[in-house]
Amino acid sequence: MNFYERVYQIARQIPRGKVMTYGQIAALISTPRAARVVGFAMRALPEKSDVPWPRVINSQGRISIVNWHWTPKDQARFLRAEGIKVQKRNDGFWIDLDKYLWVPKNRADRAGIV
DNA sequence: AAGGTGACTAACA
DNA sequence: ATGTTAGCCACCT
Repeated sequence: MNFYERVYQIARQIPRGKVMTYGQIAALISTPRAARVVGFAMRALPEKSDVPWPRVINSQGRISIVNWHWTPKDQARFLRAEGIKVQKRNDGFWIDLDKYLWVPKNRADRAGIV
């Protein structure tokens, strides 16, 4: 199974109403430095996918999507539909990570990210 | 096979 | 505090 597949696998485990960051997922798979690759994997996703990609955001809790299928607005709508409070700040959208960040505890990810 | 490319990050200025 | 710079690493040419 390649890197992308593992990214998708983890992304699929994010519960409804929760989010994860790129770096977090990268750290879970291999190195915390591979955050960009996680983003790359998301970008490679087909328009129609069972992967809840909108639940993946950057470390600042903001939506930073550059995709021609979907816009940040679409992502914000998706998250709000799950009950997540997405606040608009000027140009971008912002989410309270303290509240919505999902930290898997059933795995070896341990080392307190919180 | 080598170099370029990012839905990222953390460190600097 | 906000804007820039430089590492990062799997994938594509």
